[in-house]
Amino acid sequence: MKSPTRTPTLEDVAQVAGVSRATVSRVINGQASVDVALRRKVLAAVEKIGYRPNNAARQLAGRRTGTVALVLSGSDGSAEEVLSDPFFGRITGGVVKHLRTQGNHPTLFLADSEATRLEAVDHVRRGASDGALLVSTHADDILPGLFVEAGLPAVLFARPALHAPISYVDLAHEVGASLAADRLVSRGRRKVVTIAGPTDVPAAQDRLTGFRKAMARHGHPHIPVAYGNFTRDSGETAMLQLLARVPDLDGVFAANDLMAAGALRALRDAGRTVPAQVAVIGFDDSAPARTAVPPLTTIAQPLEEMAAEMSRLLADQIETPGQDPQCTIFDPHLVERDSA
Amino acid sequence: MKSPTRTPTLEDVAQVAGVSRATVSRVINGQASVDVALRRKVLAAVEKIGYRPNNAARQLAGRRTGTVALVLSGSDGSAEEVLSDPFFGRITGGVVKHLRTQGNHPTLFLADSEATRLEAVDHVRRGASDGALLVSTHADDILPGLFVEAGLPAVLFARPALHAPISYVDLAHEVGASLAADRLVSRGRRKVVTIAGPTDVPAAQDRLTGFRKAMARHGHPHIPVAYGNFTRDSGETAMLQLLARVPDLDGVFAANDLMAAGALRALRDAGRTVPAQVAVIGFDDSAPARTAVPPLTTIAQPLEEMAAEMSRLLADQIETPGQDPQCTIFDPHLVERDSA
DNA sequence: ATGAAAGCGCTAACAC
DNA sequence: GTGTTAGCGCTTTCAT
Repeated sequence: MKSPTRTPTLEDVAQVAGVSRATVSRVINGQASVDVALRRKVLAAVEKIGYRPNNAARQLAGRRTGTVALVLSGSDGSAEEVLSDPFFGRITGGVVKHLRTQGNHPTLFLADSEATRLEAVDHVRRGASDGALLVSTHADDILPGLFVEAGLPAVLFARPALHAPISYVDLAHEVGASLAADRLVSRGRRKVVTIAGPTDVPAAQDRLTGFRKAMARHGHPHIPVAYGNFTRDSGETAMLQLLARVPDLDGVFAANDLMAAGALRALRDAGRTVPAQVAVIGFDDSAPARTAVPPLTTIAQPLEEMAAEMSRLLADQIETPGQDPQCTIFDPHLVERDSA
Repeated sequence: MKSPTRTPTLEDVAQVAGVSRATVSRVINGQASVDVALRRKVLAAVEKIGYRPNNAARQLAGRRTGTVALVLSGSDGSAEEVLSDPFFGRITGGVVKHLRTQGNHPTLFLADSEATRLEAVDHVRRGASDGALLVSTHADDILPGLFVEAGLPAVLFARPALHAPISYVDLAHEVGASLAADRLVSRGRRKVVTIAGPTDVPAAQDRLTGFRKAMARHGHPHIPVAYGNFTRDSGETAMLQLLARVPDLDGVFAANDLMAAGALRALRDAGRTVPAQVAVIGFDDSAPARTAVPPLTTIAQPLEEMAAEMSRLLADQIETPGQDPQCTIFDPHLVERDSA
């Protein structure tokens, strides 16, 4: 039986329950001051006619949308890869899970071009979402600036390259890198090199700096470095360069797992065994780290918790606009596997 | 300078441009019948005061939300893993990319419990989204039924286990399995076995059936089978069983890449070389297939295209409600790598 | 071609 | 404690 009847409104419920719209509204919104008898009548009426509050009407009358823009942008601008990347996956999962405890949900944006970035901002401007969660792995992102300018609630994953008065969560990258250094040294490595990420990415910078500092503390002031761009191939290339420059190297710290995996490949092709001859440590504890041969020892970020914190900071900001930016820094930990 | 002024409305634009709200509305919505001079005035005013149409108001006045619920549910109910799975990632990417060509965006739902499933339905019921895209890998999903019952626009990825009058896109799984069979046979394999997925998942059924049929055509009416649940570990276990039952096996078709990867591990531990002694073929062309050692020959689904088609079918349904369900079946293709 | 006005469904003052 | 009422910002007849 297909009933072409208009979907029921507050008014309908009021009619059926024999009360006013206001009363129904109060019941729906769980306000205290409603007589128990009436409340039950209303609830019964709601049940009976299958009433659901209309979202648009609610918003228009001054409530939240219950929606948050989740804006993802990878370094390479390729949309499909972003979402297949467990890094974004874990963050997204964490966001969804935390938001829904508040009855909210993320609307997904892939910011892979100027146009799509503007779309995301526009979406929030129109009030289609209450605010935005910005997760980007490239340096030159204009998004934070746009949101700040527009005075729209937004929280970043990772400190922005261009300083801006905006809330964010981040990892203590230097601490992570020093964990790697300590491990390498404690494994008896003396000829250690590193594969760094792009110099314009703050996280890459911090990891390199942290690693150098820690190695210096261990008595190794000079660490040969080659740069990659966080891809497997770039890691392989970097490893090749390093091998040429430092033939007798015995330890490698790569700024992410993908590059570490690339290094593994180069090492294997060069006939070096891991970890016997060369110890390798990655960063991120991503899926490739687990499936690498041998499995990678790596530095893990608590991505889900960080995602939850982002959501929390954003909710805060939506709740109380005009606050000062806040940031939360999380500690990484070492995941011991076979490669080092 | 932070200006605490109320965000501009249609009315404001009208005032500035010296026309009526109606005219502004017409310009905003690109209606033909507006004098060029006025149109320009309006546009100028819009530009000047930075006007953006309010979403809620628009919806309330009878338009679409511009949002679609994307409901993901993995077989195991674990939220984080779902989003780290490239399978869902590619689909999500495809959905985002296609939707945005229409100015729409997906709102993400993880349907990992009864409650979260109902939330997703509710979301659409309240008109917070215009319809839903349902992507589930488990068999007993009640979601399709809920949407059908509620008369809400929805499109499925994959044919539902429980038949329901609902649109979906799917793969010609049997064709895919026969591709695998042909390959194995053409590689000279005579003692072929298969690792199947859960019997209650239609896709798993079809892959098994298709494989058996194809092998029968090649003169092998009986194919030993072990069942897994699409995880790596279950694939390893299944392979072990098969190895015990058919010690001289020389070819394996696994119903997905993860199980194939598990099989690879079991094979290696058993001292068998791949592909020399045993050829292995997976299904899905997922990331693990590429990184497996050796890289897996596998059957690929055009996930992004399928995702786009889902979006298209849904848009259709939203546009013209009350249509008959439609479905589109896509053809898989063989991806040749080293394992077979 | 343009304007006036009637809602869309809900919330929140404000009265009773 | 409950009802009345005035919007929220927009689209859309309906006149003009």
